[in-house]
Amino acid sequence: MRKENSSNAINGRQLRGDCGTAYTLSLIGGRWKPSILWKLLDGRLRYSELKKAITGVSERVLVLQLRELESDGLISRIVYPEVPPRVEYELTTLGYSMEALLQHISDWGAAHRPQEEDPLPVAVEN
Amino acid sequence: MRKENSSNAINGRQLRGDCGTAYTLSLIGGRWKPSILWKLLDGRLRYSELKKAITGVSERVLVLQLRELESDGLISRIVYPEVPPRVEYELTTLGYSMEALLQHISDWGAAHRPQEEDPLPVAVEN
DNA sequence: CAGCATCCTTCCTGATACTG
DNA sequence: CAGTATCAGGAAGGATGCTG
Repeated sequence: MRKENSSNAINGRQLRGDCGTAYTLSLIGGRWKPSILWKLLDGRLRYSELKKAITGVSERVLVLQLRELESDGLISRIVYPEVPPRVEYELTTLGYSMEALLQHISDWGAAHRPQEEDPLPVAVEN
Repeated sequence: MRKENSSNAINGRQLRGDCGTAYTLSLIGGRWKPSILWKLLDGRLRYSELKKAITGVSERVLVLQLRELESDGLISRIVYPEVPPRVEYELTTLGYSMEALLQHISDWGAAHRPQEEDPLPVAVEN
């Protein structure tokens, strides 16, 4: 039972309506969503492949985030009527339209995050 | 009392270490952070101005998010030793380096979010 | 295989009152 | 003015067992 008129929800909706930034972040804001999108950029994957590729995510959460991505129109869910069941996930056109944005976000992070220590084992003489 | 080795925290740290995407999102992921950064792009603002400019945020949360932005190096906090007190917040170089990224995120959202005429499902949850 | 259902924990956010 | 303290609620994420 969700409280649809909690201040929290109201604030959320308002922000999302306000600017595109909040809307975009609400789509990729889930903890695992970037990872999922990232994997799917290389092509469609089935559920078990995703689960294996994204280490640490529980089934419940993975399914939840997939469902959200689906209802937000970023991915599509393809069910094969077979036994045993087989489901594949694929980016939609909208999903692929995020590629440049994801790349941008990733690049910024890679460029600006504090690197604790260069993990490069190669001796860089300078 | 924080659980530093909960699965939750471990996953968070791991993701942040993994790719730049998660790191970037952890910086701007707070609900109000994009708004704060957005306002500060126009120049430094003092606390009360921010509070007024960002409607709906409570003092506690505003301060928390400001502190996080500060410790992440995106903004700097300038205290004037006066009576009455006076504090201003300003983007750092790192903060300003996000401008293009924020614009990109905002643009994507503005371009792709469902329009009013297409009434989006109003959180059907029963 | 691809998931649901259930229960639980943690984290995030907020309201309100008070202070240097 | 610019916060802090306290109390609270809800949302997100997680562990585990079970099913078509």
